[in-house]
Amino acid sequence: MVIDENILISAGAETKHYIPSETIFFEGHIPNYYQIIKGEVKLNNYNEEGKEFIQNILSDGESCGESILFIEKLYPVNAEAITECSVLRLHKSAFFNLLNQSPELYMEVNSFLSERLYYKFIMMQSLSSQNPSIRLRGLMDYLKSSQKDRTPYSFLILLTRQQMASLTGLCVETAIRTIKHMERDKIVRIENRKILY
DNA sequence: TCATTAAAGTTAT
DNA sequence: ATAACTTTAATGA
Repeated sequence: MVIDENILISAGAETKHYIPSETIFFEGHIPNYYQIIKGEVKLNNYNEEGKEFIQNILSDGESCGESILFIEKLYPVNAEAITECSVLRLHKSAFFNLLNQSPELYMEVNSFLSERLYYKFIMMQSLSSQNPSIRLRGLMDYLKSSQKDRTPYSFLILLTRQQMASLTGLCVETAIRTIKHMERDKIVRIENRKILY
């Protein structure tokens, strides 16, 4: 968890509920601090043709939309609920009041920002490759890096193929074909549609 | 080779 | 039942 929920609430945060596919904030809007109590949220963009690119998927205890609070810019992404969600929202000014009172909280937020930045660096490397297998492996390597067990097939990918495609800028069909190919190459194992890496 | 389109099978709600 | 996801195949850039 980035910041203790009770601290956020006493600082004036409101709890908001969202249903799947409901938007939490839009690209171009003024940022606030959001922290997910429960549920999954994706940060995304839609290109000119309407194809979705998912920037990130966040869940319980993680913050969304904090990335640009420290500069005077508008959101470069949308935040959309994937599952049913409870989210705490704290206005930017209240958020900074809170941080000014506590160096510990400042560090928590910095640490979370670093983690997000790390994800971006890792993903950027693999996404710069034309090869879909390298892109998907970059994603899976990052996901698995949060787990201790490094043995093959020990990590269950909890993303749909659709989501994996949207996170790597591929079309679903290519993602599916590539994952099938990775199965033949013993890079992943597939058990009743679940991907083990 | 990958994206796109279409069509059909499968799973979840 | 209906929508969302998965899969295969054909076609074109």
